[in-house]
Amino acid sequence: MTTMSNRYQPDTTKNRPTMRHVAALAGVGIKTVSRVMNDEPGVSEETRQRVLGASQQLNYQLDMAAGSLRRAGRRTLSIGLLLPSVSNPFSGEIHRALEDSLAARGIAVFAASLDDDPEREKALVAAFLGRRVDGLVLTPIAKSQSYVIPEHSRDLPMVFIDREPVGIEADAVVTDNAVGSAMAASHLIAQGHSKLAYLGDRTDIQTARERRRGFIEEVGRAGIATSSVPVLEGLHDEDSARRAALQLLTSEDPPTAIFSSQNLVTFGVMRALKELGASKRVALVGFDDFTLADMMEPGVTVIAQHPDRIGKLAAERLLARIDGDHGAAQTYVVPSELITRGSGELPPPE
Amino acid sequence: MTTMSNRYQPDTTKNRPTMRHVAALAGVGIKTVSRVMNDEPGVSEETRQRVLGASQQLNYQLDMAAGSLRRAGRRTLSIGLLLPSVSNPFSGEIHRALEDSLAARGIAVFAASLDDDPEREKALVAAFLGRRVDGLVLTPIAKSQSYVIPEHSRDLPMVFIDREPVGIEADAVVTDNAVGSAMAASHLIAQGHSKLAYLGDRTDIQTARERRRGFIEEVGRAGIATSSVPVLEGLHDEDSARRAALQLLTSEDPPTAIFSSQNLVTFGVMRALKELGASKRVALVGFDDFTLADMMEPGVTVIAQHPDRIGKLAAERLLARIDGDHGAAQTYVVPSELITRGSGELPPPE
DNA sequence: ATGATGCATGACATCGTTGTCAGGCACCAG
DNA sequence: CTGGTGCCTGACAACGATGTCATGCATCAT
Repeated sequence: MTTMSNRYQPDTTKNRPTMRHVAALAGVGIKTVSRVMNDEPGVSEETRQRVLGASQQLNYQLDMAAGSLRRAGRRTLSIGLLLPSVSNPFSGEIHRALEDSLAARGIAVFAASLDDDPEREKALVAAFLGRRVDGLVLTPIAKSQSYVIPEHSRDLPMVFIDREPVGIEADAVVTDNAVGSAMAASHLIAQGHSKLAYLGDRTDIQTARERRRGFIEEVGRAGIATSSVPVLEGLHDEDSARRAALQLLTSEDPPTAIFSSQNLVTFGVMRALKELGASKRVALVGFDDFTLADMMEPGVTVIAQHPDRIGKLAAERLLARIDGDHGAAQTYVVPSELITRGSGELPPPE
Repeated sequence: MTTMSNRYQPDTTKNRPTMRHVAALAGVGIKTVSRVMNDEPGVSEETRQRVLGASQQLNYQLDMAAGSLRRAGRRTLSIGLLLPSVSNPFSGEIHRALEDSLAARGIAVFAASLDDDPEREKALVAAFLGRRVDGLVLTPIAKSQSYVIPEHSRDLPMVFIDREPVGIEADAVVTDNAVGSAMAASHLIAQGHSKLAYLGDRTDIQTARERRRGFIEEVGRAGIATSSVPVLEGLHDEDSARRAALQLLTSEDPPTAIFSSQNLVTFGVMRALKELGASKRVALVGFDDFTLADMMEPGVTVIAQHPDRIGKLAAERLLARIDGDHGAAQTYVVPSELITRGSGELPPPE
């Protein structure tokens, strides 16, 4: 008997209360509870207080998922964010800026790491779509993003960051990679260097190609034979960059200035220079700023990106699309910035 | 007339297809579509193929939210993660390790930044609860976490990281702050130092208090008068730490060795030492490892935490709880590690 | 031939909420 | 007193899926 009564009594401790529970306790209909929870008009102050009291007593919390199922527009107030890796500081700053802009609208962010894996990109997009996100912000890595065309044409807001998408016309927010790299070249040339070298990331990465292009083109514009400039690519981690730099610097006719296209490559070059005791002899400009760059000996001159601005702009575009902006897709370019700290201002040996 | 027919025709382009659409196209009932989409048995191979074909043709995707509404257990396959800031590298690594462990189970992660704001902590927890997450991983910052007791007693899986919760018994995964700091003290003392100093973060942060306690207790154990050890606290950013260190180092009887309790404090101390040209004269051990610590001059000796292990362990505990582990709450301690790089091995002036 | 068994299938209620709509009541003007 | 006008309120269907259950059909042992 006891067992039976237990079985049929609602277990207030374990079961999450629903609107029905609140309505019963407050002695009103569930629609009235709904109105109160959503701050809709048309509820007398007295009823409102009674409902609020009951909901607090039961520790009730609205179920957004159930709500958005029925609600017009079907907003879930969540978006998906795909980054190279959430542990990458550059990505982290973009993420933070995005979050700040979206939090003001009560939008939560699903974040996930891609690890340069095209398959993961597709799987994660699918996972987000299954959760009915209101929008997507992603760093494309797959060869083509045409797989999201069906969603895009269903008006799912979508903004690509860092790299432009291929095979689909959609908004993108990117750094001015080529211009920044050209700045690096012209800066080094202005210091009197003519023996430059380029150390870069894997060429299947769009931004790496852009940086090389910008650098080399500027070298050419300055009247230096581009064929004389060593271009070492495919460097994706610190150690491969270190070894490449060591080889380059101990070669017959070593460069007097180096441009490294990415953080890890810059670190590798710094290591090589330190090992050779050449830190104050060979000029270095790196793409991407990093913590403590100014504390190195000498300070490291960089082309800084502005992840905060990228994140903020991406959020703005996404929100505009969510709010119904149907204008043509556009690419927004965030300028990079030369920050001089010493390593890039070392003159060539006379 | 045209307008009317438009209004009543389902717009295949804009409207997301549902199971009903797939069922209609395949000529089956929607329950059969449900079975196919969920890989449930009891569907003939022929029917299965027809359904799969229809679903691909329509680009159909299951709506997880609607599903978990009815489904037993009500799993949403998403969890909420609350971090000091997603742009903080330490947090980023925890996040990444968590993600990796959870991704294997198809669980997506909502991430949000706390910014040391107790109000935000509560608001964000509420936001996650409203989205019916299957679990919560959080860095507590509010004075007490008793506000989640109702959820906790409803068996919402919950793991605290970095700091232990107050006012509630729940799982926690933390670094061995006191032991690590004691290691720092004993290491410096072993180098012959007796004039030590402690520079720490705000005392309302639990881990900062633990680190001070561990450090000071070890100093006492070594027979040094703890009252002789300067304790400068409330340092929450680089510049306040830098100024505190400058003042300390230019005082009448400056310490010969410094322990800094946190990254930003360490950076501030490094700056001060550099400004005074004392980098190779005053010993320094910092709590928390950081990128390029080995590239400094001298390399910076640190007590390294293991964010990856914290994240992985937190994920394991969370999954265990999700899988129904009802054992008593427990605190898991991840040991820290002394990494010697030079700055901590500088001897005192004879 | 007959009833039992098993498989494939779909009708229907349901999850927790919101949109729609109609009903009840108080109030006011005529 | 009557009809109109608002304001509150709740019954009910619906959102897109899954759990339950009944049904139809083929197969099989008796």
